[in-house]
Amino acid sequence: MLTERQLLVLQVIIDEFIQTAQPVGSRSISKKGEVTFSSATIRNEMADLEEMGLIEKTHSSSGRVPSEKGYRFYVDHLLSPFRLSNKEIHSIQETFRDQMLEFERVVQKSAGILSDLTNYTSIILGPEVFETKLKQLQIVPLTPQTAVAILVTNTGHVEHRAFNIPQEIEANDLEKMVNILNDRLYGVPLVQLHEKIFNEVGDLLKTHTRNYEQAFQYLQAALLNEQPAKLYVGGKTNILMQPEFKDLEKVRSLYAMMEKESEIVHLLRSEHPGIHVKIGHENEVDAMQDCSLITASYALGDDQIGTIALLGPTRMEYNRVIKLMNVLSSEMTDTFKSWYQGE
Amino acid sequence: MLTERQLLVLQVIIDEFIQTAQPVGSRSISKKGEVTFSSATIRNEMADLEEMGLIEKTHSSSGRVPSEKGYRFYVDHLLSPFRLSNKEIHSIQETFRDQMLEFERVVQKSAGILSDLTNYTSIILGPEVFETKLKQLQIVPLTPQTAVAILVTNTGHVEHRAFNIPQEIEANDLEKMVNILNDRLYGVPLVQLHEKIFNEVGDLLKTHTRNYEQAFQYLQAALLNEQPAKLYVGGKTNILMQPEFKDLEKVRSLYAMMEKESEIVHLLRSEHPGIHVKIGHENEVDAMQDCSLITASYALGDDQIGTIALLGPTRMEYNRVIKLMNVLSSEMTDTFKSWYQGE
DNA sequence: TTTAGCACTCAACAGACAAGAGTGCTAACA
DNA sequence: TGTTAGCACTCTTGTCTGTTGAGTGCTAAA
Repeated sequence: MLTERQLLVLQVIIDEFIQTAQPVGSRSISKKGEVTFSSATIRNEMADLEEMGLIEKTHSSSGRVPSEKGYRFYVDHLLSPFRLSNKEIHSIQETFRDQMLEFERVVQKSAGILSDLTNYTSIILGPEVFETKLKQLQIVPLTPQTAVAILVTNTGHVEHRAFNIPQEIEANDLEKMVNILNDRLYGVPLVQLHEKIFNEVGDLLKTHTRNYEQAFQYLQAALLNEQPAKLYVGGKTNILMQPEFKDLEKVRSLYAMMEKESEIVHLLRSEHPGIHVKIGHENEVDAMQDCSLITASYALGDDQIGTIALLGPTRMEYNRVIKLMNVLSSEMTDTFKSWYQGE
Repeated sequence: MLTERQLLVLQVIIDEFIQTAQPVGSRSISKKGEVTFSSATIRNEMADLEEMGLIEKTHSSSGRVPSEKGYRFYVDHLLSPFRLSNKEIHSIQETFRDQMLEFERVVQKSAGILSDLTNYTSIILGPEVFETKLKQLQIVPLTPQTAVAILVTNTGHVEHRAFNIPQEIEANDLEKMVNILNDRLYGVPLVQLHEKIFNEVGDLLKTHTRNYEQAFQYLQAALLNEQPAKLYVGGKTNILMQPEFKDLEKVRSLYAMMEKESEIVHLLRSEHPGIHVKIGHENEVDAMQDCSLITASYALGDDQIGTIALLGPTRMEYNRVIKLMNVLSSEMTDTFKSWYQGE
């Protein structure tokens, strides 16, 4: 167990290091206002803290630097409640004030403001579309051979996909089919679309349209094939400003990772609701072992979940950032809720 | 005017430097197969070339490096016709083989393949939507207060925008309005939509719908407000691999520039049809003064123009890259043309 | 228990030096 | 007259050395 004084010393070291990115020495600690002991005393405490693995030296006679374990302890026990400045609060409210009616815009803007306010890189996983419900399905013919299928959900989300009309199918049949589908599938969550069609609508379709098989396959390929969750990234270049990334090799591997969207989607999707902090090697991805990743979730309507994340060096302003993400995620949730209330 | 031999020396220097990124010395040139003179002779020629400003030294006793003027000369006069390898041709054809029916996919894939094959950064300016024609306009109500407006063009392009329905307007009116618009505006190029509505359709609408003014304003805001040209960027991280960008500061400014989409759109849009090469300071943007930008245009149907661009260091494989962009732009043009033929 | 003092360690910086690559110039050669 | 061999010179790069300063650990005194 840590003594009061050790807690204080640890706190000062981490706070200081987060500010300056420089190893902090005993003397500079002793000169701090809230510290009343001599540098020698502090050296003793530091030796103890080091023994516990909470801080490290970069070389035998350097000042101390927080270890990952130290950051973990800091995040778990030493986080002081943080007050955002008026300016920050203002700029968030400003962002959400103007009416935005589409997910994309809300999410995009949120990513922007988050990275701007933190100088880290924000990554937002767009809302899962699974639970959103079908509002309308439509097919607009472009040429005799091609058409575009459009799908609108109750959240205002629009998916579209162009496809070839197979020769065996007449425009007539296609239209009938769409009518039936609209009739039967209104309000069905997208995630159930597949089974619903097979179990309930399939037979009906067969009786009404010739060449049901082909037509249906095409439609399915056009619409249900892929709904890749979208990533919104803000402040990608902020990483370059951090002194820990003056090594190009690190930047390279980190950027390479960020280009693999599917991996990131997977990473973020697996998080549970609430705020989570992953420090350094707690991240499984190799390229992120010098980084911390903070994730928070936002809700949409009942339980729909998207994730907002912030990527920075392990030396992160945890308290500020966590506060910020709290505010933002609830702001997003509120915005979405307000849409639902009108329904 | 340059002698045969000077041309040869210049060619070898630039070819060599493009390969190695190292200053090339007289001795290494003399050892080349196609060169038959001694290093001393070459030194004399190099002195002349330097006097003409075509090559430079990095310091008083270093090998030579092409100057921007040298690259310019190289591009204008020394470009040997380049044969793509079978592998490259194959991978391009492969990309365009599978049926893609949407601009986005074609352009996206093109950007990908271009950056993959060159190891530079590709930037493609999506096709201008101005000349594309309205196919269908539609409004899907989401809640009593909100709806999403969808616009489909003859190219299969889909724009959508959610908006608030003002209380004064009844769903009925909105529907009427859409019907009228669809009826009258079918096949009208998007760029003419504005005036067409004002001049021809406005009166008709007024007589049929109450609260025409508001309804119309809303619809207009929803659909016509912005159609920002989309940028598709591929291989952003390739820049990091280039030895000339081991200086973080350069990378930073370059990346910062690339985040300003509007600026790039402006830059690319101003190009005339055909292939253009801008070397170093020929680029007006500060951050690009160590880069070369190669642009080519692609056509869509008659005269619609989009731009594909490639950003790399001035030390670029010009002949290969130019060939590649030629192939790609015509491949894109062909793809789009095939869509039109079916119409 | 705390602190002053001191010897020790190490990174960072600067200067010195050698090696190597490449040049310009001169003089000799075809 | 054009070409080339030879040589002195220049500049970068890497290595080594010594110095400085920040910071530590330990000991002994308060």
